[in-house]
Amino acid sequence: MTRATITTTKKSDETRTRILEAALALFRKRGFEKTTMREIAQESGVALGAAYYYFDSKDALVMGFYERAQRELDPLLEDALARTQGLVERLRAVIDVKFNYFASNRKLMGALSAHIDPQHPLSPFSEETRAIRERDIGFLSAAVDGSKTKIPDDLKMHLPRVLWLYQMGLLLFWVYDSSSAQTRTRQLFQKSLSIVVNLIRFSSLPLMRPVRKLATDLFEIVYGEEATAPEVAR
Amino acid sequence: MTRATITTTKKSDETRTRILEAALALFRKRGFEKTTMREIAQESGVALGAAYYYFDSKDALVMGFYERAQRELDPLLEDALARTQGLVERLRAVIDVKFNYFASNRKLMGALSAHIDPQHPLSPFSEETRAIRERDIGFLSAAVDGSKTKIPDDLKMHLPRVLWLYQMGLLLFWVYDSSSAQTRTRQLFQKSLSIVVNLIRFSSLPLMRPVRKLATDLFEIVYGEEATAPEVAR
DNA sequence: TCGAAGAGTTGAACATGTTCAAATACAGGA
DNA sequence: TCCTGTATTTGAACATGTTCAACTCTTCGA
Repeated sequence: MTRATITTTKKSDETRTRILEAALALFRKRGFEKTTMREIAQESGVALGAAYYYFDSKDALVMGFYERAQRELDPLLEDALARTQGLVERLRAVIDVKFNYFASNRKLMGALSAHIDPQHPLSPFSEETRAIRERDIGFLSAAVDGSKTKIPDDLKMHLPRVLWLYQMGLLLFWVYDSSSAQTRTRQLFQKSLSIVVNLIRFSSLPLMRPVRKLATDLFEIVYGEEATAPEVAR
Repeated sequence: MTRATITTTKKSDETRTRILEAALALFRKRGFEKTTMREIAQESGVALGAAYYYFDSKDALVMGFYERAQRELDPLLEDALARTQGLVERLRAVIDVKFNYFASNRKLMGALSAHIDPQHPLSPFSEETRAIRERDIGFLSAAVDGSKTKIPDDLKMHLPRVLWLYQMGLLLFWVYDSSSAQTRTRQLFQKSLSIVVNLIRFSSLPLMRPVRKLATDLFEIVYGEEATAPEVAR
């Protein structure tokens, strides 16, 4: 945890932002790996050590980006939910907000979201990103709840997490989508979303209870006791 | 490409193996990140430079591990297919071979398979790992073909890749499974496999053609023109 | 047997992420 | 205004992946 998080004076806040800004600009221009901390420091007009005073590591700069994104995304997501009704539209709206927000940083995202190891701080599954993840899952939860579509209790419990995974898959595909203007992702989103929603509707039929049992058993195994199991440290 | 790949004298081969061996031992003992190239060199009794003569980079050592694994796995997989009949058993056998083979290196795998970026050489989706991947997909293809289960043509084309993805998901889950003796993975494997196979059987019914169309459309988008689209270089 | 070409080996040098002790700026109380 | 403690800033120092020019050893043709 950086000091700046605790005491937040005007000037130091400015410097912090300046560093983050410079870092992101450089990341976008020449990629994460290729950018050096010395460049970042120079570009933002501080000494190397100062960069480390504000950000514990190069990775921490990325966390800074994530956190800011979450902050800025928040009202946009609220709005998306406020202006939509049906399940499909709500899900589409929520996910679209993200595509749009990250559009200018798509390439950058590639360098960042490259980690899948839950131990790695920047992983979407890590302890460090938990807060962001949970908040995000909350929006998907709200998307479901706010719609007219009735979801059986056994499904309801897991649905938000599953949808979050779905969304992450889409974003991941998008980040590495080399088709022009990411048309492939667009198509995939379009088609898969309608399948997903139909699947939800279909499996919600009372008759489908046994099928739901199969699925929820899996979810139970995969998500097990979230928030328990402190994960081996190293 | 290392010289050693071209001219392969007896002695140099030995040295190469010694270095790889030392590296893997150290990786297992203290993890990939924590292990330094200097340690590896020292442990294998060569100078730092020599390690780089045989392996282009620290990552290349991991590639060496992958390649060896593929070589050693090959006959085991052949055998697994030779001794099984039904689709379920064949798939289980093939995947089990991998669990067993990698069991002693499970922790290590975590440090390695942590990349998802197709640009990263060590990613399971990278150009560099393509040969290994294709071979692997081949075994899944054989697992399907050799069984009695009839698969409609539209599905058949994509099934191996989808199964490969399924298998990768399982392995990934396993690598990071912190439940004792990886019981969770075991359960997940058990239950999911039967669901997967039932899904295949069910969707193969002539009546299900429209449903298959939905799925294959997705596959088409995701796998697009494999082997085409040379992916932007950097 | 000799010598040259190439294989194999060496450790210094470099780039870059990170740490840290020391220097400086600044706020608030005496 | 001056002093003190805290916040901020600095650049040298360090660890580690990687490169490289120079050196040694092996092989093989004459």
